Amino acid sequence: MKNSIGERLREARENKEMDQVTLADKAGVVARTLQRWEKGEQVPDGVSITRLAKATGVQASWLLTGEGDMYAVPSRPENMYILPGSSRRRNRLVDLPLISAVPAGKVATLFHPDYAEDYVTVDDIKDPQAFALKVKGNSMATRIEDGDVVVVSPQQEPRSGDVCVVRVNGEDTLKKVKFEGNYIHLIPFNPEFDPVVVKRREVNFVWKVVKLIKEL
Amino acid sequence: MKNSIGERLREARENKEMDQVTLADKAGVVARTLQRWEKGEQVPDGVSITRLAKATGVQASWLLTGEGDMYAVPSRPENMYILPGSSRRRNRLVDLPLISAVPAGKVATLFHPDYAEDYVTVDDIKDPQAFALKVKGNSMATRIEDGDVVVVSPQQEPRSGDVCVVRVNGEDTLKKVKFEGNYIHLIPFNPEFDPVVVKRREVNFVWKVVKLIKEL
DNA sequence: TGACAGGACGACATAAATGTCGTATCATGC
DNA sequence: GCATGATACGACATTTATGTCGTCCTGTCA
Repeated sequence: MKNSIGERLREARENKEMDQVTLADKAGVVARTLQRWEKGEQVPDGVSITRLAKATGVQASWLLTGEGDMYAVPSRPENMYILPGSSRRRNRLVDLPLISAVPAGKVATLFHPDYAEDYVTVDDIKDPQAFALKVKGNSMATRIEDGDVVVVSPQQEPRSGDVCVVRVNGEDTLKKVKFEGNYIHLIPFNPEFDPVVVKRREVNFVWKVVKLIKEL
Repeated sequence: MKNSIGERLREARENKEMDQVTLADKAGVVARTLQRWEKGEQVPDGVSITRLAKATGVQASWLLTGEGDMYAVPSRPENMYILPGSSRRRNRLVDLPLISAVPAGKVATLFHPDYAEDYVTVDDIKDPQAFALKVKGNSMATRIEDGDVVVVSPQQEPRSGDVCVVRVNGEDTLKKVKFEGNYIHLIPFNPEFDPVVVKRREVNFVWKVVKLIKEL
């Protein structure tokens, strides 16, 4: 294998039985320049290389690096296959509004474009009221941390042990819940935070968190 | 398809999530020069193009001409599409193959349909070699647990502090990595597991994990 | 031998790319 | 608000590539 662009360029030209003037002309330069390229005294720019490759019929990448095939392979190899495209499967994809705080009022208002900071697309969410929430605070660290995105599904019935978005007396928190009679235990993952017990009547809503998306 | 070297160069750099200074440095020029290339004000020479292709992981011929594959082996057809309906935003959605174990051999094999157990649709993943992996084991608990899905981006350069999929002597693990000279520290989140130090030469690959999806 | 094509190369002016410095913009985090 | 990082870009000096001459060399062929 030739170890410089110049040597490869010369080989490519001679394989084509082309003289310097002809090739230089096709590359848009004068013969003297081509000589300097072949000698390695100077380096052709990208546009010239593209023209040289086309004029000599060799692959641009080979001309540059010396790696790969000098000439393009005429037919595709057998071991090529087509990847399974979107036609293979069709999950239900949903655009969910991404919000950073649950506003007062009804769930419906969440879908007002004014509240949505962004949109997140996810698979397999059937709840038409589902939305995405950007987490604030670290009470659920290290499992769920500040800045993570959770998908909330208000339609689903929360059970003990589920992670939920809970509004207590107007305050929103993300906690693991445990139902006991008229009381609900709000249990943070982070051991630095203490569990809280609240009365059911103080709770505005408990919405189940079904998915966590964390950018690393 | 991008129609100038500059635009393709910028796309290649952004796919790698590399800043101008870093790439310019790897190409042996200053950032100002790289800017002029990306803007199309000037044309890089052949040697620079070779370095740019190597640093960004794209094929030199694609960088030059825009023809052929952008990345070498795992040529991917159009499994990117725009979600109809939401006119507000136009994120790039990608179908990633979901696998449960990284097979031996090259990255390309990942895209063989036999390996894909399912497909996951995600936003904002630019790396065409990215794939989704179902996590086994609990060494990263409680942050990442058995059964969670992580998105792996082999194109991105792993840095100290990143969570990565690491293959050491044929064994695959998910750990936080720390680079120190010829050694790599593999740090589990779970305090019940102990950190491991391995030599770089024992490591087959280190692939950055960029997203975590957890079903709750 | 002479004529000629293809190539090689030196010298110099011009054109283009690059480096260096300064400044501006924009988004982000504190 | 302020600092910070990434990007953008103008201005100028410096370096490098190119064009345009000219000359020389070496085959080949009539």
